[in-house]
This record gives sequence, structure tokens and C-alpha cells, in this order.
Amino acid sequence: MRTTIVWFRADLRIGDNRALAWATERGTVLPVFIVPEGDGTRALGGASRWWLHHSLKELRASLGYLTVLRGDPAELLPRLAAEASASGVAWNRCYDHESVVRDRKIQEDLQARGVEVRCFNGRLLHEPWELETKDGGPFKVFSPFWQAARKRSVAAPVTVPQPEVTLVPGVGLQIEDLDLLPGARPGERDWATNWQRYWQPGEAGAKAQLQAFVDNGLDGYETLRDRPDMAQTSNLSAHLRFGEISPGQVFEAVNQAAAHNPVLVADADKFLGELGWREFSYHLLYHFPALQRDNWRAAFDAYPWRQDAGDLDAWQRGMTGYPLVDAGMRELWRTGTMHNRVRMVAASFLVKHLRLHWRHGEAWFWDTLVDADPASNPASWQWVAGSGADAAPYFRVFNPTTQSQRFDPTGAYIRRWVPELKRLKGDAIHAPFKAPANALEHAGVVLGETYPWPMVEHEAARAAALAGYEAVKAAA
DNA sequence: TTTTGAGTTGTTCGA
DNA sequence: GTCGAACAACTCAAA
Repeated sequence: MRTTIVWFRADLRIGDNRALAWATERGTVLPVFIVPEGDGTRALGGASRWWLHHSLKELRASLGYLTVLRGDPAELLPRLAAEASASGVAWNRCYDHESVVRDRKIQEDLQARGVEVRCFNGRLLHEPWELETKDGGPFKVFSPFWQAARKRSVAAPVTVPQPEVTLVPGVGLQIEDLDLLPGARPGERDWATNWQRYWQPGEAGAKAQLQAFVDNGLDGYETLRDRPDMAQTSNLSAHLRFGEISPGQVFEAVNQAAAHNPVLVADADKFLGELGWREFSYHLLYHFPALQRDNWRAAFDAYPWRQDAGDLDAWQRGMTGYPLVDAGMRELWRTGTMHNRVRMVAASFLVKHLRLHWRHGEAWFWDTLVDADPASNPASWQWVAGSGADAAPYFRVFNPTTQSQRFDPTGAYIRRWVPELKRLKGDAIHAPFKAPANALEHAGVVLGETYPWPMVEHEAARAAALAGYEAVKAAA
């Protein structure tokens, strides 16, 4: 029997795992996960480490064994291949520049040692190089990108038999010893300790979530997805981030549902478009690797960002004085996620109302979101800031009060996450700073004491944000 | 090469 | 309250 190492990365599943399928066909499988260190790739944030910890345990349970290592994969993989007398190594591709460079070197090194190496697509509907404009370049606008993607057929998910798994005795760490679970933060003793109430990491949880979404969330998705007070989004992003389910599996399930029920066609199209934005982000990251750090539109280098650690801290803690923004930021801290609509409002508030650089927001989301994704996170922040591909026009500044009235009409979402406001009635919940004194008093709200005054006044902040873009226009 | 049409998610103003 | 227009040009993609 030939032994094949399967190097798991962002594909922590058995189903529709092409690398694992190839290895299984070849013989015995040695599954390995490496917490990378010293290889130049971006270190995971705290919320992602929490998720990874639990997802690895699930993967280990479903495989039987999982060898876990920490260090530089370029050193560890060849050594492991020699120790296990493995004649093959397989993995599913990553698309950030650092991983691409690393993986190419590892592949060449292993092949030079006579080890067969195979790489597969385990993360995307289409490889970033499979879609190009008529002129032969990468897409920079979403609509034509997705139109071109929809014309290509999506490979059907593959069925993978339960692999015959092996390990090298005495090699590897225990998952529990990786120290992935984030410790307490200053002043916060309970971060990420009760998240299993909200999440079920792992392949089984991913499949259950997909089924629940197709059964209950898809009908009405087109409009209700924007309502943070309703549970109508898919909640699949973290499962997709860690590859506990493949986009192909999601694509197929949603298409099947729409095929059997024409009422769902428009909802399915809208949802698949969201998968499309995930694909587009990877397309951009692959073709423009600097997207992670630098303004995709260089003219935004001229934007006059402010520097204010105190303002950043107030935003992070959900103490801006705008209830919808604060509800979102607190939901993020408490649960490791934030409703998509609220993400846009909260992100817009940071870059436009506070005029703090999108990198600060990107870094905070990277650390606190369980679905923090190397492609979607920076691409979406740049989209909000206006510096990204196909970005919002500069004059589009979300009004946090109007957004609150429109998308959390009863204030139920705000009351859940900003409990000090829960006794406010009517429109006061959306803008306590505009509420009559007796309404505040009746609800037990004392602005500046029980809940902050707004950090900025909307009209003035909007005008200042627009003025800032004059510098960008001048630099363009 | 040139031209043409189109472009995730909004806000504000005035009729 | 509702509706359309303005916001501002610019870039991209395809014909």
C-alpha cells in the first residue's frame, strides 16, 4: 500500500475533498495539519483560532487520526514524508501570495526527492486563472466577472470514501497543546468562552447549517437577508472559510432547491451572487496580492485619514453613540460574527464618519470574526472605503440612523445587543440623542452616563468625509 | 481603435 | 409620505 500525506489547510472536511479523494484512491492516507510559523503567511486572529481548535477536533474524530504540527511547512513536510515513507503528498490550493510562493517551493522540493505531489481546487467554484476578460486579463468589476463565471459549469462535488488512515507514532502534537484558544483580554474575562452556544464548527455542523438554510432561510432571502433582527442569512461563512463545506456543495444544494421550487429562483440567484462575491474576492487577491495591505486604487493613498486611538477603541467596544453601530460591534465581540447589513454600516462609520484607515477595521475584524477570510475581509473593507474594486461611490455615506430605521424597524436587534437602551420606545431606539428628555428618563437612559453621546454629528461627519475625497480626486 | 453601456448594498433635496 | 433627480465623473468590458 502506498502512503499519501494529505496536507489539510482551509479544507477541513472529507466530502468533496479532491486532495483526499486522490490520496484515498492511491492507498493509505496520512492526514496532517500544520499551524504555520515562520513561513510568511498571515497569522490567524483570535476568533479564527477558536474556530480552528474545534474544527480540528471534529476532523480528527471523523478521520480517526490527525497528525498536528507547528512550524514551517517547508521544513516539516519533507521530514514527515521521509519518516512516513510517503510516496505522495496532496493538498488543496491556497490563493494568497505568501501561500502560493511557499507551496510552489514545497512542491518542487518534494518532487526533487522523488515524491509525487498533486494540488487541487478545494476552495473555489472556479480557479482565479480560469476566468479572464476577452482581452485576457483579470476582471476588475463584479458583474461581468460573475456573468462569465455563471457561463462556466461548476464541477460536481466528489464523493470520498472513508479513508484508511495512518500516522507516524510519536510524531505530532495534541490539538489541545497547540494553545489555539484565545486567552482572556484585558478587562474581559469571557471572550470566546460561550461560543459553542452559537456555533458548531466542523463538517457535520456545516452540513446541518446548509440544510437549515436551504429549508428555512432561502425562501425570502432576497429581501430578508438585510434584516439583522431576523435569522435569514446563511451563516455559512465560517464553515466556508475553514472549508468544512465546499462552495461547490453549497452551489449544488441551493440550485437543487431552486430547481424543485420555482418560487426560490430569485432568492437562490441573490444568494449565489453572494458566493460570487466570495469568488470575486479570491480572484482579486490572486491577481492583486497587495490588496491585503495596500489601497487597490493607489489614489486613495492621498486620503487624509485621522489617527485617534481613543476613537478606534470606542468603535471597537461599541460605544459610538449610534445604536445600530454599537449593536453590531457588540454582537461581533460576543459571538464572533456580525450581520452582513450591519457590517456595512459599522465599517462605513469607521472609515467615513471617523475617517480612520480601513486597515484598522480590517485588523479588528480579522481578530474578532470567526469567518475572517484572507480574501473577503480586505476586499470588503476596501469596497466600503472606496479604495477597492467596483467600490461604492465616494458620496455614498451610510446614515446610521436611517439604516437602523429601515433594517431594524422595531429595534429588536438593537435591544438584544445594547440592553441599556431596551426600554426606549419608537424612534428613540434608533437615535436616543434626538429623543425627548422625558422619553429618556422614562427608559432609564442618561446620555453620557448609561449610554454615550454620539461621537460625531452625522451631517458634519458626512461633509468632512466627502471633503476628504477631494484629495483622492486630485491624486487620481 | 473607438465607442458605448453599465456600474451590490445610499442619501438628500425638492416637487 | 412618495418619487425622481442629483450626487461626479471614471473605469471597465465588450462590441
